[in-house]
Amino acid sequence: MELNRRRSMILKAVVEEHVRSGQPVGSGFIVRQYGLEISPATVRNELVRLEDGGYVTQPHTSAGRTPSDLGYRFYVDYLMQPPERLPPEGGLIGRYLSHYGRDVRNAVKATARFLAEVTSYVALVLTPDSGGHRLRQIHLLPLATDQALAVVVLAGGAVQHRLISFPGGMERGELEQLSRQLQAALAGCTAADLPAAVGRLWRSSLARYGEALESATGALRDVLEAGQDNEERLYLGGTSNILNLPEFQDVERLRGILSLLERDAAIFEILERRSAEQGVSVTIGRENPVDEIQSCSLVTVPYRSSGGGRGIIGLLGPTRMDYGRVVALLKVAGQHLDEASAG
Amino acid sequence: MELNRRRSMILKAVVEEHVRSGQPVGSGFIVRQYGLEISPATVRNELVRLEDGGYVTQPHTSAGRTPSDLGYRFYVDYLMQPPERLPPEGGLIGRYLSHYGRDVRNAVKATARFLAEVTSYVALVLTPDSGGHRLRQIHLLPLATDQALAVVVLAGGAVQHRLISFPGGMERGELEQLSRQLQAALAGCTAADLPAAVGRLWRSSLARYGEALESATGALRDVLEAGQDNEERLYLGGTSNILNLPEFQDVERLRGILSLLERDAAIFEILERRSAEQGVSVTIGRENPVDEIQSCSLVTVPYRSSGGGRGIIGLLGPTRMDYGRVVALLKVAGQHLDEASAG
DNA sequence: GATTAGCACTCGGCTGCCGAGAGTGCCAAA
DNA sequence: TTTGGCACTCTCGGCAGCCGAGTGCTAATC
Repeated sequence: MELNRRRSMILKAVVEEHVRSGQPVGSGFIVRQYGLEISPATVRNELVRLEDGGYVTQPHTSAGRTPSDLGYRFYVDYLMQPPERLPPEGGLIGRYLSHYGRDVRNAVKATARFLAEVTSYVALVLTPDSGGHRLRQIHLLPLATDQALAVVVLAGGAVQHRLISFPGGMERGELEQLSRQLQAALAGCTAADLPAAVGRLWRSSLARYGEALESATGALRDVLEAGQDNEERLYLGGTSNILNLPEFQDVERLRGILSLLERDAAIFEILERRSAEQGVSVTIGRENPVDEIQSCSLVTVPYRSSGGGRGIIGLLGPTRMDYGRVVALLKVAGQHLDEASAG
Repeated sequence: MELNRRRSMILKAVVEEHVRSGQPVGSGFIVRQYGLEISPATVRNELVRLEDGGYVTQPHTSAGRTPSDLGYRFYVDYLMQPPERLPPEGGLIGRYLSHYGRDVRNAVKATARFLAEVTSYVALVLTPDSGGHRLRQIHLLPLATDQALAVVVLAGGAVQHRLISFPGGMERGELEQLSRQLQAALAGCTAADLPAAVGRLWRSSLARYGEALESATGALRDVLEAGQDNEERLYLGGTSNILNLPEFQDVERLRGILSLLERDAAIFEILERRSAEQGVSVTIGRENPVDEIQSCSLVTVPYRSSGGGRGIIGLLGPTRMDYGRVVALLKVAGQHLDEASAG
């Protein structure tokens, strides 16, 4: 169905009024509020067409109209205008972030908390990944004769450590030598390169270190493959905000959403899948791949950290959401994060 | 008021039946179910006494009785019998934990997940603190000419790292020397000893390192004082379980509890305050210091890790809780954690 | 004095009914 | 194509009546 100019206007009115009030929107109201030069009866006729097209629905016969997912989709794609000015809270994000300097990870978390606070929605973020998990440095620090700490520094600046042990024990000097030679041989490795590099090590004189070499390279593989532990990259802010939203007063629905939000792996996957996209992306209601949030909309924006790592930041709220404001806020937040980590 | 034998029996019946069914318990039911040799009328008389004493309440005139917080308290202190056998799931805890070996932190988390799973309540745990935050080792690893990574190993085995920088730059050899000398001078330090030790360093030949010495000791102070970041010690499992409990179908109450569970600092304080206690401790309803959980009971048990660190593990559920089972489970879990970290 | 049978009473929950109000769908006229 | 008019539909709150569970009280009994 075509949406001519007038019909679009009416859809826009339904969406914006419904977002504002939460109530179904009636024909009379649209005429009054928007000062249209047509009668309620005409509006009603148009509403019937919009309903035929699936853009609006009627909760019951004698109620006003409510936007459907499709209606919101059309609104987001064609009707929504960015707020004339940035919402005032948008300006605060920059100030917020300036405290964190190079600490991208915490800057991202702070941004999430902030966005959750001002929107009353749930903020979902992935802190930057380790940028390809390229090894920059590896050090083995002696802890006991049969134990050492492997400290791994990745190209993106992330640091991780693993405990390694070699029951046979090892001289301190030997360990230092092994450490230096590993560093020399493996710097720049990615998870893909590692097997070949390790193979070379075993054919070299380092093979005499046996179990120590084995556990050190094992720890390294562990770090490079997992990178920063994915679960650790995920952060949620304002989870309890959804309890205040009128559309989630139903405990059944809440149960679904909250238990989804607890399953870090599921959330991670949802976000990860979107971090490849360009710019702000919006999924509305049933467009979401996961059942539990099919009464929600998810708005996300990816960002890049200086180390080349990618992350994503998003807001999850009811489909009845002020899309204009949320999109504007996320755009600003994304830009700030790009700059913060670039500068 | 005295609680004679018969009255205690009746209170016990009210508690156990109410825990089972969730409904107020009537006089007739008690007589039928427990095969007492007295009539419902007698039971009613006793119930009036129990109500006068504050042990039970009546939701409305023509309803049965419900235990009050005081009633549960009396039950827990005097009437509750440990389940004849350990609940079968108790035996599983040991097997669960055996996978984790020395990794106490993850063993604790796994235990929490397990307990949340089998009880349908919320598990709250603090992983062990760093046992007094005594410094075992410090290493400075060069990252760039003006940057290094300070890796700090605490006595309990916890490892942390901080980025330090010295805009003036520094030779690699110098850094290594500084690292070795710091290690020699500061091993064994606690937060309390540190200022004096650092003072000595500044009066020694190390003073020539200037800003590098300053930022290294600063990082160390940071680690020793904060120890393991407190927020990082906290772990919650099964938060969404409470959505399934019949007593929390009320969104108002849920809001309170869930937003409390989001405030890590508050939860941390509640747990931290209890970790000094000996053995299992139970607080019921209004005995809890925090408003939001005054319709809940919190059962906790502290444990000690091999490094001397203390932690605590607990379950939060409705006051209408099977205290016998929960206490038994937590006892077992606490013992296993003590052993796991001792062995 | 403790216990019990009997009975009136209270209260919550459920059902059905009614009227008000909002908003529609449809029709005939402009 | 638009509009005014009007009957219709549906929700919602309030109210009354009924049922059942369980009580509190009293007088009789052990």
